Amino acid sequence: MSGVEDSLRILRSKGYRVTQPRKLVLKVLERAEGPVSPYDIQKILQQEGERLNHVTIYRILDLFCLLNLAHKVLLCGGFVKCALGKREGCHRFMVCRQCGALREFADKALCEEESAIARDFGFVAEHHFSEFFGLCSNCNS
Amino acid sequence: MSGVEDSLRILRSKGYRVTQPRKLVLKVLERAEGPVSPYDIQKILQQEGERLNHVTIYRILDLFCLLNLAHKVLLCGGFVKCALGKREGCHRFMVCRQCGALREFADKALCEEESAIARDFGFVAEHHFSEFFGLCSNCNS
DNA sequence: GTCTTAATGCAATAATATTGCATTATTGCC
DNA sequence: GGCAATAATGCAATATTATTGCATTAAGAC
Ligand SMILES: [Mn+2]
Ligand SMILES: [Mn+2]
Ligand SMILES: [Zn+2]
Ligand SMILES: [Zn+2]
Repeated sequence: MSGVEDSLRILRSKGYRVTQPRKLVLKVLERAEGPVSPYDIQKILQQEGERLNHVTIYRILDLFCLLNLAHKVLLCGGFVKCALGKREGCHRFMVCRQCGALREFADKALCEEESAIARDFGFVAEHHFSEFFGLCSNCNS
Repeated sequence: MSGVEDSLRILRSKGYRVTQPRKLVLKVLERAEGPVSPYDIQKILQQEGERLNHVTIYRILDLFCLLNLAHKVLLCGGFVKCALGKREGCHRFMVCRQCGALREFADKALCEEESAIARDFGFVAEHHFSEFFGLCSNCNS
């Protein structure tokens, strides 16, 4: 569940078309160091001589998020390519405040604990979002 | 750490002025059922015959967040009045997808576990954000 | 290649956010 | 209470981000 090819496979398997714009956005997400906004993506592509309408980029990102091929990072509003498989539970992020590095992770135990906390309030948690902000291994040593 | 008065006290104690606009925004946050955006706040006040410039509202919300008198709910972009004290650790939310009800909570154990997870990746987590999305006690029965 | 239609592009518009500077109102002090 | 200092606000202009409807294009099936 990582490379661009996998994502294209998933698109196809769900009946979505594999289009040039979708491939371009996927490539940008793949190579991006950190989260990128729709307009970031447009600029990056422009620098490579490619042109995409921003509306198209919005719609593509919507779809990718729907299919869990990408995620919106709530802390910054940017988008990242999903790096994990489907079986691992909720996908979350650690973001380095120094270098911007972003790491996706998943943790079943954390999901459990969060569901339990919610239950204590009579709340049924269907989705768990969490993001950590701090210093990555490179920046804290 | 709840009423409007407490917030005003904190403002004063940190050397900020207690102004009419700040009181108005606090009142709106206090009464709001769920998260409200800057423009929501402006509209609500308008309906009560009060007028506030949106720039002012943005600046006030920035300040409130800085002082932890309010929080931005990442899932929806709206703002809520902080309902908890300072000692309880990270402040988090459960949002009902049905009625929009929002509940702030804090959980030391969760903080611990999250820090441990981060540590396993060599990451030093300074802030933890999390939000649950699901059904509140009213809506899931 | 042709056909079908999902996907894209475009134009217009809406909504949200930011900046610099003039004006106002809060606070501390007399 | 009045006055001065200045933090806070309002305003205008602008920038950025997001959404909608419809015409056009190109992906996939045959
Ligand atoms: Mn993921
Ligand atoms: Mn709080
Ligand atoms: Zn780093
Ligand atoms: Zn509910």
